[in-house]
Amino acid sequence: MVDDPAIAESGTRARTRRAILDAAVRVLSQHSNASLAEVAAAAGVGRTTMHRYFPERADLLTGISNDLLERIAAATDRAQPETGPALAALDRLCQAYFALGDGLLLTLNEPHLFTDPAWQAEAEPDRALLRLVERGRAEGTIDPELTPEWVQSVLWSLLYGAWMHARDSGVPEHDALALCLRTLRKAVAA
Amino acid sequence: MVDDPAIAESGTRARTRRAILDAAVRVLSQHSNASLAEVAAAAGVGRTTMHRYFPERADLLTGISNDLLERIAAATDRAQPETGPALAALDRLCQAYFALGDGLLLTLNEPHLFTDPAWQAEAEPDRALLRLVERGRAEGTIDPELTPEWVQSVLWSLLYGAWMHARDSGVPEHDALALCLRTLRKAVAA
DNA sequence: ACAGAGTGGAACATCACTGTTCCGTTTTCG
DNA sequence: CGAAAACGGAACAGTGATGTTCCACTCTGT
Repeated sequence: MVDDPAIAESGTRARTRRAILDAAVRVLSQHSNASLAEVAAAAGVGRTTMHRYFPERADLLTGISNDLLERIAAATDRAQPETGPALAALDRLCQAYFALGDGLLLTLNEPHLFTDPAWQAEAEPDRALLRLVERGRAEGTIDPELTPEWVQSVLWSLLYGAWMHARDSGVPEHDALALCLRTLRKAVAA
Repeated sequence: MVDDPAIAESGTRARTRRAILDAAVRVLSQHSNASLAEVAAAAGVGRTTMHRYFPERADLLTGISNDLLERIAAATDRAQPETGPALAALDRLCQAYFALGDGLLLTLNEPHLFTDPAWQAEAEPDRALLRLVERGRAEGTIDPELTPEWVQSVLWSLLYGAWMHARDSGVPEHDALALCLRTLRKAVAA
Protein backbone atom coordinates (compact mmCIF):
# COMPACT_ATOMS: atom_id res chain seq x y z
CA MET A 1 0.00 0.00 0.00
CA VAL A 2 2.82 2.34 0.78
CA ASP A 3 4.35 1.88 -2.65
CA ASP A 4 1.06 1.89 -4.50
CA PRO A 5 2.17 2.79 -8.05
CA ALA A 6 -1.10 4.64 -8.57
CA ILE A 7 0.06 7.29 -6.16
CA ALA A 8 3.76 6.99 -6.83
CA GLU A 9 5.43 10.35 -6.36
CA SER A 10 8.56 11.91 -7.70
CA GLY A 11 11.39 12.53 -5.29
CA THR A 12 10.55 16.16 -4.79
CA ARG A 13 6.88 15.55 -4.19
CA ALA A 14 7.59 12.84 -1.65
CA ARG A 15 10.02 15.18 0.07
CA THR A 16 7.69 18.13 0.44
CA ARG A 17 4.90 15.77 1.46
CA ARG A 18 7.12 14.56 4.30
CA ALA A 19 8.03 18.10 5.25
CA ILE A 20 4.35 19.00 5.48
CA LEU A 21 3.45 15.94 7.54
CA ASP A 22 6.36 16.46 9.92
CA ALA A 23 5.58 20.13 10.36
CA ALA A 24 1.91 19.37 10.88
CA VAL A 25 2.70 16.90 13.66
CA ARG A 26 5.12 19.35 15.23
CA VAL A 27 2.71 22.27 15.14
CA LEU A 28 -0.53 20.47 15.92
CA SER A 29 1.01 18.59 18.85
CA GLN A 30 1.43 21.89 20.60
CA HIS A 31 -1.53 23.82 19.30
CA SER A 32 -4.23 21.48 18.13
CA ASN A 33 -6.33 24.16 16.50
CA ALA A 34 -3.52 25.87 14.67
CA SER A 35 -4.45 27.35 11.32
CA LEU A 36 -3.31 25.71 8.11
CA ALA A 37 -1.30 28.83 7.39
CA GLU A 38 0.76 28.16 10.50
CA VAL A 39 1.38 24.58 9.43
CA ALA A 40 2.39 25.69 5.96
CA ALA A 41 4.76 28.27 7.38
CA ALA A 42 6.30 25.71 9.72
CA ALA A 43 6.80 23.39 6.76
CA GLY A 44 8.48 26.18 4.81
CA VAL A 45 5.84 25.88 2.15
CA GLY A 46 3.18 28.12 0.66
CA ARG A 47 -0.39 27.69 1.75
CA THR A 48 -1.32 26.98 -1.87
CA THR A 49 1.18 24.16 -2.12
CA MET A 50 -0.20 22.52 0.99
CA HIS A 51 -3.66 22.54 -0.50
CA ARG A 52 -2.25 20.71 -3.53
CA TYR A 53 -1.14 17.85 -1.29
CA PHE A 54 -4.02 17.93 1.18
CA PRO A 55 -7.06 19.65 -0.36
CA GLU A 56 -8.94 19.92 2.91
CA ARG A 57 -7.98 20.01 6.54
CA ALA A 58 -9.52 16.57 6.95
CA ASP A 59 -7.18 15.20 4.29
CA LEU A 60 -4.19 16.47 6.23
CA LEU A 61 -5.51 14.80 9.35
CA THR A 62 -5.96 11.44 7.69
CA GLY A 63 -2.51 11.85 6.17
CA ILE A 64 -1.05 12.35 9.63
CA SER A 65 -3.15 9.51 10.94
CA ASN A 66 -1.93 7.02 8.36
CA ASP A 67 1.64 8.16 8.84
CA LEU A 68 1.42 7.66 12.59
CA LEU A 69 -0.20 4.26 12.18
CA GLU A 70 2.66 3.17 9.96
CA ARG A 71 5.28 4.51 12.34
CA ILE A 72 3.65 2.85 15.34
CA ALA A 73 3.37 -0.44 13.51
CA ALA A 74 6.99 -0.21 12.40
CA ALA A 75 8.15 0.62 15.90
CA THR A 76 6.19 -2.26 17.36
CA ASP A 77 7.63 -4.59 14.79
CA ARG A 78 11.17 -3.40 15.42
CA ALA A 79 10.82 -3.99 19.16
CA GLN A 80 9.96 -7.66 18.66
CA PRO A 81 7.48 -7.75 21.53
CA GLU A 82 7.09 -11.53 21.36
CA THR A 83 10.77 -12.24 21.93
CA GLY A 84 12.65 -12.81 25.17
CA PRO A 85 11.69 -11.91 28.74
CA ALA A 86 8.56 -9.78 28.99
CA LEU A 87 10.17 -6.96 30.95
CA ALA A 88 13.00 -6.67 28.43
CA ALA A 89 10.50 -6.62 25.58
CA LEU A 90 8.54 -3.92 27.37
CA ASP A 91 11.72 -1.89 27.62
CA ARG A 92 12.31 -2.25 23.89
CA LEU A 93 8.73 -1.26 23.14
CA CYS A 94 9.02 1.78 25.34
CA GLN A 95 12.21 2.89 23.63
CA ALA A 96 10.72 2.35 20.18
CA TYR A 97 7.60 4.35 20.99
CA PHE A 98 9.63 7.13 22.57
CA ALA A 99 11.14 7.72 19.15
CA LEU A 100 7.71 8.74 17.87
CA GLY A 101 8.41 12.10 19.44
CA ASP A 102 5.73 14.69 18.96
CA GLY A 103 3.59 12.03 17.37
CA LEU A 104 3.16 10.70 20.91
CA LEU A 105 1.57 13.91 22.07
CA LEU A 106 -0.74 14.08 19.10
CA THR A 107 -1.82 10.48 19.50
CA LEU A 108 -2.55 10.74 23.20
CA ASN A 109 -3.58 14.33 23.44
CA GLU A 110 -5.93 14.69 20.52
CA PRO A 111 -7.36 11.31 19.68
CA HIS A 112 -10.55 13.01 18.56
CA LEU A 113 -8.65 14.46 15.62
CA PHE A 114 -8.52 11.06 14.05
CA THR A 115 -11.94 9.94 13.01
CA ASP A 116 -10.32 7.50 10.64
CA PRO A 117 -11.92 4.10 10.48
CA ALA A 118 -8.45 2.57 10.26
CA TRP A 119 -7.61 3.98 13.67
CA GLN A 120 -10.15 1.93 15.56
CA ALA A 121 -9.71 -1.21 13.50
CA GLU A 122 -5.93 -1.19 13.49
CA ALA A 123 -5.36 -2.14 17.07
CA GLU A 124 -2.71 -4.74 16.32
CA PRO A 125 0.08 -2.94 18.19
CA ASP A 126 -2.28 -2.61 21.12
CA ARG A 127 -3.03 -6.29 21.06
CA ALA A 128 0.67 -7.10 20.82
CA LEU A 129 1.27 -5.12 23.99
CA LEU A 130 -1.58 -6.82 25.81
CA ARG A 131 -0.22 -10.22 24.81
CA LEU A 132 3.17 -9.15 26.08
CA VAL A 133 1.74 -8.22 29.46
CA GLU A 134 -0.15 -11.48 29.68
CA ARG A 135 3.10 -13.29 28.98
CA GLY A 136 4.82 -11.37 31.74
CA ARG A 137 2.10 -12.32 34.18
CA ALA A 138 2.46 -15.96 33.20
CA GLU A 139 6.22 -15.62 33.65
CA GLY A 140 5.61 -14.15 37.08
CA THR A 141 7.64 -11.06 36.20
CA ILE A 142 4.77 -8.59 35.91
CA ASP A 143 2.66 -7.50 38.86
CA PRO A 144 -0.55 -9.58 38.69
CA GLU A 145 -2.49 -6.91 40.52
CA LEU A 146 -2.23 -4.58 37.54
CA THR A 147 -4.59 -5.30 34.67
CA PRO A 148 -3.03 -5.51 31.20
CA GLU A 149 -5.10 -2.53 30.11
CA TRP A 150 -3.77 -0.48 33.00
CA VAL A 151 -0.20 -1.46 32.21
CA GLN A 152 -0.84 -0.24 28.70
CA SER A 153 -2.15 3.02 30.13
CA VAL A 154 0.93 3.34 32.31
CA LEU A 155 3.26 2.81 29.37
CA TRP A 156 1.64 5.54 27.29
CA SER A 157 1.21 7.90 30.20
CA LEU A 158 4.84 7.64 31.21
CA LEU A 159 5.94 8.08 27.61
CA TYR A 160 3.80 11.17 27.43
CA GLY A 161 5.24 12.46 30.67
CA ALA A 162 8.80 11.71 29.67
CA TRP A 163 8.46 13.45 26.33
CA MET A 164 6.91 16.51 27.94
CA HIS A 165 9.59 16.41 30.61
CA ALA A 166 12.30 16.51 27.96
CA ARG A 167 10.50 19.17 26.00
CA ASP A 168 9.68 21.57 28.83
CA SER A 169 12.31 20.95 31.46
CA GLY A 170 15.29 21.00 29.15
CA VAL A 171 16.28 17.50 30.21
CA PRO A 172 18.11 15.68 27.38
CA GLU A 173 15.84 13.21 25.65
CA HIS A 174 18.17 10.37 26.50
CA ASP A 175 17.97 11.09 30.21
CA ALA A 176 14.21 11.44 30.11
CA LEU A 177 13.96 8.09 28.39
CA ALA A 178 16.23 6.49 30.99
CA LEU A 179 14.05 7.83 33.80
CA CYS A 180 10.98 6.61 31.99
CA LEU A 181 12.36 3.12 31.51
CA ARG A 182 13.45 2.79 35.10
CA THR A 183 10.11 4.05 36.37
CA LEU A 184 8.10 1.81 34.09
CA ARG A 185 10.08 -1.28 35.00
CA LYS A 186 9.72 -0.65 38.71
CA ALA A 187 6.05 0.15 38.38
CA VAL A 188 4.99 -2.97 36.54
CA ALA A 189 7.49 -5.53 37.85
CA ALA A 190 6.05 -8.27 40.05
CA MET B 1 -10.25 37.20 47.46
CA VAL B 2 -12.86 34.55 46.99
CA ASP B 3 -15.38 36.47 49.05
CA ASP B 4 -14.45 39.87 47.72
CA PRO B 5 -17.54 41.95 48.52
CA ALA B 6 -16.95 43.96 45.37
CA ILE B 7 -17.91 40.95 43.29
CA ALA B 8 -20.33 39.40 45.74
CA GLU B 9 -23.04 37.53 43.87
CA SER B 10 -26.55 36.49 44.67
CA GLY B 11 -27.23 32.80 45.18
CA THR B 12 -28.59 32.33 41.70
CA ARG B 13 -25.74 34.12 40.02
CA ALA B 14 -23.15 32.10 41.88
CA ARG B 15 -25.00 28.94 40.95
CA THR B 16 -25.18 29.56 37.21
CA ARG B 17 -21.61 30.78 37.27
CA ARG B 18 -20.62 27.41 38.72
CA ALA B 19 -22.71 25.57 36.16
CA ILE B 20 -20.97 27.41 33.36
CA LEU B 21 -17.48 26.83 34.75
CA ASP B 22 -18.15 23.13 35.34
CA ALA B 23 -19.63 22.66 31.89
CA ALA B 24 -16.74 24.54 30.35
CA VAL B 25 -14.19 22.27 32.03
CA ARG B 26 -16.18 19.22 31.01
CA VAL B 27 -16.53 20.26 27.38
CA LEU B 28 -13.12 21.84 26.84
CA SER B 29 -11.31 18.91 28.43
CA GLN B 30 -12.51 16.76 25.58
CA HIS B 31 -12.62 19.24 22.75
CA SER B 32 -10.31 22.12 23.45
CA ASN B 33 -11.53 24.27 20.58
CA ALA B 34 -15.23 23.79 21.22
CA SER B 35 -17.42 26.75 20.38
CA LEU B 36 -18.93 28.86 23.13
CA ALA B 37 -22.35 27.74 21.96
CA GLU B 38 -21.41 24.15 22.84
CA VAL B 39 -20.29 25.19 26.28
CA ALA B 40 -23.46 27.17 26.85
CA ALA B 41 -25.59 24.23 25.74
CA ALA B 42 -23.69 21.88 28.02
CA ALA B 43 -24.28 24.26 30.89
CA GLY B 44 -27.98 24.40 30.11
CA VAL B 45 -27.72 28.11 29.57
CA GLY B 46 -28.31 30.52 26.72
CA ARG B 47 -25.33 31.84 24.82
CA THR B 48 -26.40 35.34 25.79
CA THR B 49 -26.35 34.50 29.46
CA MET B 50 -22.86 33.12 29.21
CA HIS B 51 -21.66 36.35 27.67
CA ARG B 52 -23.10 38.16 30.68
CA TYR B 53 -20.82 36.20 32.99
CA PHE B 54 -17.81 35.95 30.71
CA PRO B 55 -17.91 38.72 28.10
CA GLU B 56 -15.13 37.20 26.00
CA ARG B 57 -13.72 33.77 25.53
CA ALA B 58 -10.58 34.88 27.29
CA ASP B 59 -12.63 35.79 30.36
CA LEU B 60 -14.05 32.29 30.49
CA LEU B 61 -10.55 30.87 30.29
CA THR B 62 -9.25 33.00 33.13
CA GLY B 63 -12.36 32.07 35.08
CA ILE B 64 -11.57 28.39 34.62
CA SER B 65 -7.95 29.05 35.36
CA ASN B 66 -8.64 30.76 38.67
CA ASP B 67 -11.13 28.08 39.62
CA LEU B 68 -8.61 25.33 38.94
CA LEU B 69 -5.91 27.16 40.82
CA GLU B 70 -8.17 27.39 43.83
CA ARG B 71 -9.16 23.75 43.64
CA ILE B 72 -5.55 22.62 43.27
CA ALA B 73 -4.47 24.76 46.18
CA ALA B 74 -7.34 23.46 48.29
CA ALA B 75 -6.55 19.85 47.39
CA THR B 76 -2.89 20.35 48.20
CA ASP B 77 -3.77 21.91 51.50
CA ARG B 78 -6.18 19.13 52.37
CA ALA B 79 -3.55 16.46 51.68
CA GLN B 80 -1.17 17.97 54.25
CA PRO B 81 1.94 17.21 52.19
CA GLU B 82 4.31 18.20 55.00
CA THR B 83 2.91 15.69 57.48
CA GLY B 84 3.97 12.11 58.13
CA PRO B 85 5.98 9.70 55.96
CA ALA B 86 6.69 11.01 52.46
CA LEU B 87 5.16 8.06 50.65
CA ALA B 88 1.94 8.32 52.63
CA ALA B 89 1.79 12.03 51.94
CA LEU B 90 2.32 11.34 48.25
CA ASP B 91 -0.61 8.93 48.36
CA ARG B 92 -2.81 11.57 49.91
CA LEU B 93 -1.73 14.13 47.34
CA CYS B 94 -2.47 11.72 44.53
CA GLN B 95 -5.94 11.02 45.88
CA ALA B 96 -6.68 14.69 46.36
CA TYR B 97 -5.59 15.58 42.84
CA PHE B 98 -7.53 12.69 41.35
CA ALA B 99 -10.67 14.40 42.60
CA LEU B 100 -9.99 17.26 40.20
CA GLY B 101 -11.50 15.06 37.52
CA ASP B 102 -11.72 16.64 34.10
CA GLY B 103 -9.80 19.58 35.45
CA LEU B 104 -6.80 17.26 35.35
CA LEU B 105 -7.09 16.78 31.63
CA LEU B 106 -7.51 20.46 30.98
CA THR B 107 -4.53 21.36 33.15
CA LEU B 108 -2.21 18.83 31.58
CA ASN B 109 -3.56 18.68 28.09
CA GLU B 110 -4.04 22.32 27.26
CA PRO B 111 -1.68 24.35 29.39
CA HIS B 112 -1.42 26.88 26.58
CA LEU B 113 -5.04 27.83 27.21
CA PHE B 114 -4.00 29.54 30.37
CA THR B 115 -1.93 32.57 29.63
CA ASP B 116 -2.77 33.87 33.05
CA PRO B 117 0.08 35.52 34.90
CA ALA B 118 -1.18 33.87 38.10
CA TRP B 119 -0.59 30.43 36.58
CA GLN B 120 3.17 30.81 36.32
CA ALA B 121 3.59 32.69 39.55
CA GLU B 122 1.38 30.46 41.64
CA ALA B 123 3.60 27.42 41.78
CA GLU B 124 3.17 26.87 45.48
CA PRO B 125 1.51 23.43 45.12
CA ASP B 126 4.36 22.47 42.79
CA ARG B 127 6.91 23.57 45.32
CA ALA B 128 5.11 21.69 48.06
CA LEU B 129 5.36 18.51 46.02
CA LEU B 130 9.04 19.05 45.30
CA ARG B 131 9.71 19.58 49.01
CA LEU B 132 7.81 16.39 49.72
CA VAL B 133 9.99 14.42 47.32
CA GLU B 134 13.13 15.90 48.78
CA ARG B 135 11.91 14.85 52.20
CA GLY B 136 11.34 11.31 50.94
CA ARG B 137 14.83 11.18 49.56
CA ALA B 138 16.22 12.32 52.88
CA GLU B 139 14.11 9.67 54.60
CA GLY B 140 15.50 7.10 52.20
CA THR B 141 12.00 6.08 51.14
CA ILE B 142 12.04 7.61 47.65
CA ASP B 143 14.28 6.35 44.85
CA PRO B 144 17.27 8.74 44.76
CA GLU B 145 17.82 8.01 41.08
CA LEU B 146 14.64 9.82 40.17
CA THR B 147 14.85 13.59 40.14
CA PRO B 148 12.12 15.43 42.06
CA GLU B 149 10.96 17.05 38.84
CA TRP B 150 10.59 13.65 37.22
CA VAL B 151 8.64 12.30 40.19
CA GLN B 152 6.34 15.26 39.77
CA SER B 153 5.96 14.38 36.10
CA VAL B 154 5.19 10.78 37.00
CA LEU B 155 2.51 11.80 39.47
CA TRP B 156 0.69 13.96 36.95
CA SER B 157 1.16 11.53 34.09
CA LEU B 158 -0.24 8.63 36.08
CA LEU B 159 -3.14 10.74 37.26
CA TYR B 160 -3.84 11.66 33.67
CA GLY B 161 -3.63 8.04 32.62
CA ALA B 162 -5.81 6.84 35.46
CA TRP B 163 -8.50 9.39 34.76
CA MET B 164 -8.52 8.54 31.06
CA HIS B 165 -8.54 4.88 31.95
CA ALA B 166 -11.64 5.34 34.06
CA ARG B 167 -13.26 7.52 31.45
CA ASP B 168 -12.64 5.38 28.39
CA SER B 169 -12.33 1.85 29.67
CA GLY B 170 -15.38 1.93 31.89
CA VAL B 171 -13.28 1.06 34.94
CA PRO B 172 -14.84 2.52 38.10
CA GLU B 173 -13.03 5.62 39.24
CA HIS B 174 -12.24 4.05 42.57
CA ASP B 175 -10.47 1.09 40.92
CA ALA B 176 -8.56 3.34 38.57
CA LEU B 177 -7.38 5.39 41.53
CA ALA B 178 -6.31 2.25 43.39
CA LEU B 179 -4.25 1.10 40.41
CA CYS B 180 -2.76 4.56 40.11
CA LEU B 181 -1.76 4.68 43.76
CA ARG B 182 -0.19 1.24 43.71
CA THR B 183 1.70 2.02 40.53
CA LEU B 184 2.94 5.38 41.75
CA ARG B 185 4.10 3.98 45.07
CA LYS B 186 6.02 1.16 43.43
CA ALA B 187 7.50 3.48 40.81
CA VAL B 188 8.94 6.07 43.18
CA ALA B 189 9.73 3.97 46.25
CA ALA B 190 13.40 3.53 47.04
C1' DA C 1 18.26 26.50 -23.77
C1' DC C 2 13.82 24.57 -23.14
C1' DA C 3 9.67 22.12 -21.60
C1' DG C 4 7.34 20.85 -17.67
C1' DA C 5 6.92 19.96 -12.98
C1' DG C 6 6.72 22.23 -8.82
C1' DT C 7 5.97 26.27 -6.34
C1' DG C 8 4.39 30.89 -4.09
C1' DG C 9 1.53 34.91 -3.82
C1' DA C 10 -2.54 37.59 -4.44
C1' DA C 11 -7.26 37.91 -4.65
C1' DC C 12 -11.78 36.19 -3.79
C1' DA C 13 -16.19 34.07 -1.89
C1' DT C 14 -17.72 31.37 1.84
C1' DC C 15 -18.50 29.99 6.37
C1' DA C 16 -18.45 29.37 11.36
C1' DC C 17 -17.61 31.63 15.48
C1' DT C 18 -17.71 35.75 17.98
C1' DG C 19 -19.34 39.66 20.39
C1' DT C 20 -23.22 42.81 20.78
C1' DT C 21 -27.88 44.72 21.03
C1' DC C 22 -32.71 44.50 21.78
C1' DC C 23 -36.84 42.72 23.61
C1' DG C 24 -40.02 39.61 25.69
C1' DT C 25 -40.40 36.03 29.32
C1' DT C 26 -39.45 33.76 33.59
C1' DT C 27 -37.75 33.56 38.25
C1' DT C 28 -36.57 35.43 42.60
C1' DC C 29 -37.48 37.89 46.62
C1' DG C 30 -39.13 41.80 49.54
C1' DC D 1 -48.64 40.67 44.50
C1' DG D 2 -45.20 43.53 42.13
C1' DA D 3 -40.61 45.23 41.19
C1' DA D 4 -36.11 43.88 40.14
C1' DA D 5 -33.12 40.48 38.68
C1' DA D 6 -32.03 36.94 35.59
C1' DC D 7 -32.70 34.65 31.49
C1' DG D 8 -33.32 33.10 26.40
C1' DG D 9 -33.86 33.94 21.58
C1' DA D 10 -33.34 36.51 17.40
C1' DA D 11 -30.84 39.35 14.65
C1' DC D 12 -26.67 41.66 13.17
C1' DA D 13 -21.89 43.07 11.88
C1' DG D 14 -17.10 41.87 12.36
C1' DT D 15 -13.42 38.59 12.03
C1' DG D 16 -10.38 34.98 10.87
C1' DA D 17 -9.87 30.46 8.73
C1' DT D 18 -10.89 28.03 4.71
C1' DG D 19 -10.99 26.48 0.06
C1' DT D 20 -10.43 27.98 -4.72
C1' DT D 21 -8.59 30.18 -8.85
C1' DC D 22 -5.20 32.40 -11.61
C1' DC D 23 -0.71 33.81 -12.85
C1' DA D 24 4.14 34.39 -12.58
C1' DC D 25 8.39 32.42 -10.91
C1' DT D 26 12.04 28.86 -10.09
C1' DC D 27 13.97 24.83 -10.33
C1' DT D 28 15.01 20.13 -12.75
C1' DG D 29 16.40 17.08 -16.26
C1' DT D 30 17.41 16.41 -21.13
